[in-house]
Amino acid sequence: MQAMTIGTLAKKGGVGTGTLRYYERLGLLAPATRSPSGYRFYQREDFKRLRFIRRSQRLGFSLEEIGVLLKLSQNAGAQAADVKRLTEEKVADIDQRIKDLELMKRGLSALAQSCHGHGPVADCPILAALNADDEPAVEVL
Amino acid sequence: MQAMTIGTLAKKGGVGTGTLRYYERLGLLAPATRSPSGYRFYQREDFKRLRFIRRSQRLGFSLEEIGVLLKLSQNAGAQAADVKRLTEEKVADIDQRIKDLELMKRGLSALAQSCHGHGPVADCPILAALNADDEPAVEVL
DNA sequence: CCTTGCCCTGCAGTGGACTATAAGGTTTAA
DNA sequence: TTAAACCTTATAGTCCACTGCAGGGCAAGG
Repeated sequence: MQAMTIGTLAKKGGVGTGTLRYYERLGLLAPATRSPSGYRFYQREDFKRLRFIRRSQRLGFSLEEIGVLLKLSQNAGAQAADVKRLTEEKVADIDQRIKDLELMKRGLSALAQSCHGHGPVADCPILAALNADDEPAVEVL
Repeated sequence: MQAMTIGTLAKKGGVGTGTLRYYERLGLLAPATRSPSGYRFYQREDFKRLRFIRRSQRLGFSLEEIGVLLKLSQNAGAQAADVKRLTEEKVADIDQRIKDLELMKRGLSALAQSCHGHGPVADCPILAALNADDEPAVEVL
């Protein structure tokens, strides 16, 4: 029973104590026990759970989605297919965000290249495109 | 003088009336005149300005950045180089976001592929990677 | 004993771009 | 004339993942 207080787990997990209390409010991570004076006592299991949460976040899952993943991983009757589906949905989600950003980037790059970068703004083709009365020749616009 | 009320400009611009009032609070778009009863009267210029704002947004600029762009485009003494610099900074910014998302996507895709997608969660390699005690063989983790 | 550094709760604030609501005034068409 | 469809303001709420603060209590070292 190597119980830790909140500050220790926070340090080990690379988060703040407020974050741990926040996760607890969300139902993601709660210590099983408290000291008589009310201090949270976290176990090694809790560190693992926190690590799971942080890793999932780095993969792009929201805390709400992580809650679902945690429930699945606790539920012995759950199917691997459910986890795979969530993962694939997240891939699709991220892929769409990448596509949107690439569209923006192509538009911005084209505009940046069209501007020789000297002289008054009156001659700036970037502003000209943003102001144009007809549809500018920029994919995203 | 083809003055429009707020609802008309909102419809033409594809936004809600609340959005136009919000832009006004931010100092991005204010009608020059009001009716005696206080109704906003927008001109053709205001429609162009709104179009500039929406186009800039589609390119990834924040409303704050758009405020800068608008000021530059109003200021005859401003330099095209300033606009070009803002544009290039935004390209770099978006590029970084794309890279972050691609890292996530690679990790997620690898995990999704590692899962055959049937059986209980106990056999799910995705959850195994999130739970692993050693560093999982996933770039982003 | 006292100080320092933990910990507790509850509540408010952040950023960004809106969106909604309440409580009213105005304009337009039937 | 009256009802609908507009407009006004001010204020508050939304989402997300925290972060900060006030006003206390508790624990460990000297």
